[in-house]
Amino acid sequence: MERGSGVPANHQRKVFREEIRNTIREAIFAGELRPGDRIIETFWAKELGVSQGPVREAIRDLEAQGLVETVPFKGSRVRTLTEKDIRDNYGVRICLESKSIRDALDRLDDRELEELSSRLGEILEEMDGCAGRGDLRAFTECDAAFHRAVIDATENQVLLRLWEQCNMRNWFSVSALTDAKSLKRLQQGHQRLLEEIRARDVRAAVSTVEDHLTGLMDGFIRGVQP
Amino acid sequence: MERGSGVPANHQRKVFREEIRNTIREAIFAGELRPGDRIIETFWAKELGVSQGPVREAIRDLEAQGLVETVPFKGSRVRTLTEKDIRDNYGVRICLESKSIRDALDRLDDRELEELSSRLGEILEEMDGCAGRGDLRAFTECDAAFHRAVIDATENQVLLRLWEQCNMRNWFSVSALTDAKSLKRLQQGHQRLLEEIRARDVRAAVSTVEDHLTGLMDGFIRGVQP
DNA sequence: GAATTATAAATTATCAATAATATATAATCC
DNA sequence: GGATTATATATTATTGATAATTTATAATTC
Repeated sequence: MERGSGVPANHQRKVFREEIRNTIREAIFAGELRPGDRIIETFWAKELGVSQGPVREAIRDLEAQGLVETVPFKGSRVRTLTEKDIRDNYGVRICLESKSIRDALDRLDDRELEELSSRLGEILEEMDGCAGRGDLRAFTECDAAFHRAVIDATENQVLLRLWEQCNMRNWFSVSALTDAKSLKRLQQGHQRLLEEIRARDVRAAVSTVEDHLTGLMDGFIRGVQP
Repeated sequence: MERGSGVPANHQRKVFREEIRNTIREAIFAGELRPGDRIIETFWAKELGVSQGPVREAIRDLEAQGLVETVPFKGSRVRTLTEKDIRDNYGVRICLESKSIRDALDRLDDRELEELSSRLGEILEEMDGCAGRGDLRAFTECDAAFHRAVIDATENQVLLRLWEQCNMRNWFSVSALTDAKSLKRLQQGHQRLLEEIRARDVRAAVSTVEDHLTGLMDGFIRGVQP
C-alpha cells in the first residue's frame, strides 16, 4: 500500500484508515466476510501491509456504520442481522424517507421540482438498463441514488447522515431479489413514485415509498432467513 | 487514570477510550471547549496521563456522534452549529419521536402502557424538583430520560441509535432556557404528553411533542445566536 | 514593502513493541 | 471420567517513538 509518489497533491488527502475501511467493507459486501465472521486487526494489518492502528480505526468506522459489532478485549465481528434488525431498520428508513418527500415537496419551487424530476428520470433510465441485464449490484446503486436525490433535495444534512446509516444498500449481497423480473417491477415502482412526486401528490408518494421499501424488506428477510 | 484495583470484575469492561470520550464530552458540555475550539490529541493525552492512541479513538467517537469535526492532518474541532444545523436536527428528531409514540402505543398492551406511564410519572416528579431549584443540567437529563423511555418502549434499536445522534441534550450548555419559569413550563408540557400517551391519543401526543421540541429548538437557537 | 521561499515548531498519522485480556489446551485432582 | 486448575496461545489495548503534514516564523528577492 504505497503512497507519496503517484498521489496528486489532493487537498482532501487520503488516509490509510479510509482505504482500509473500504477494503474491509468490500470484503463484507463481496461475501468473503460473512455475518458473524471475526475481523482480526493483526490479520488485516499483515494482509494490507500496514500496522494495527489504522486497521483498528477502520473497524471503528464500520462499527459506527452498523456493519460491525465489537466487544472490548474480545474483538469485532461482521454484524449478524436478525429479522427484527431488518424490520427495525426499514421501519426507520420508511419514516425518514417519508419525511424527505414531504420536506422536499415543501421547499422546492416548480422549477426546482422539475430539475429534481429530470435527475430522477435519468437515474430511472439507468436503472432500467440494470434491471434488463440483471445487474443487481449496479441496480442497487441506482436505487440508492434515486432515494438519495430526494433526500439531497431537502438539503437537510442530519436527515442525510442518519439515512445513510439505515439504508442497507450495503447488505445487498445477501438479498434474494436477483431475478430480472423483480428488478423490473422495482424499477416500475420508482417510475410511479417519480410521477407522484412530480405531481406534488405527497400522500400517494409516501404510500408508494412505503410499499416499495416494505417489498425490499421482505426480499431481504427472505434472503437472510431462507 | 488508574485501573485494575477498585474496578469490579464487570463483564462489559471499561476501556480508556470510553472514559476519555466522556471527559472530553464533559469539557464540551461544560463550555470549557467551545464550538470551533481545537481538540489536540497530545494535549489531552498529557492531561489525562494516557497516550495519544486512545485519545484519537475517543475523538473519532465524538466525530461519529456529530459533536466534533475532523480534517485529516489538520485536526479536530468542536463542531460549530449554525441555526440551520439546529433546525435540521430538530426536524429529524421530531420525526423520530413522533414515530416512537405511534410505534410504542401500537405495540404496548394496556398493562405495559401502565408500566410505561408510571415510569414516566417518576421521571416527571424528579423533573419537577429540578425545575424548582433551577438545575438545568439535571433537568436536561430528566428530559432525555423521558423521551428515551418512550423510545425504549418501541424496542427498536435502530430508532434508539439514530435518536441518540440527534437528541442534542448534550449541547444544553449553550441553551438559553435557564430560568425556573421556563423549566416549569417545560415540565408541564411533559405532564400533558404523559396524559395523552396514557389515553392512547396518538394525534394529540404527536402534536404536543412537536410543540415541545419546537420550543426547545427556539430556545436553543436564541442561545446559539444571541 | 509585498510576495516568495526557506526554516522551525506544532500536530497528526503511522509504526513496532509491550501489556492486558480472553480463549484454547494440557495437567491435576477427586 | 468429569470438573477444576494451570499453562500456552491468540488477540486486543496501550504505549512511546518516528514519519508525514500543516502552520507559523524568519530570511530572501524584487
